[in-house]
Amino acid sequence: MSRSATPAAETRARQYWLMKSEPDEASIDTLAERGTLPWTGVRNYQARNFMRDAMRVGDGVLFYHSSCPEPGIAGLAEVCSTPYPDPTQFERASHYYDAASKPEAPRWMLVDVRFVQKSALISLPELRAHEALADMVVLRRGNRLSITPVTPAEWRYITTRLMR
DNA sequence: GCCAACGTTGGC
DNA sequence: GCCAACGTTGGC
Repeated sequence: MSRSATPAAETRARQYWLMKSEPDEASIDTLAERGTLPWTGVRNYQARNFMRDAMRVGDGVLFYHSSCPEPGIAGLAEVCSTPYPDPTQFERASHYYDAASKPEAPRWMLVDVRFVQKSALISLPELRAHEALADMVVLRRGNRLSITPVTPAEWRYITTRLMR
């Protein structure tokens, strides 16, 4: 490859993620109404690290409804900001308040997410029924991570074959 | 409401 | 550094 064809340092192939949200707090309809949402409330280091260190603007997001009568993928979104401190960690009245986190050294970082489309719900049992998705991180036994990576093959399969 | 699985905390 | 106790997640 010639040097002139080398892309700018910051660019890389688009990556893909699955992000869980409790629809009581923020559903795909909430995102559709507001256009964008700050992904507040993540208080797990691994999930935080994905937002802080790995996500890039433009990455694809499977928007997943969790802790609800019908868990599953409810639509598509896109990462639309670089990481910044989750403001709720400093709000005393917030459920997500973290007294140990100081503004000069914020513990919890988030990104904003932009609405792309709503889809017919792809339920958890349906996801589990597809051999092509057998290795999805979110489907692993005991998985509780609210943000998980999705492979390009999984993304392609879900968005082109399961989404309506 | 139950409970399996996992992360975090804190005593030692 | 170990590990028991505790808290949380999230499907059912």
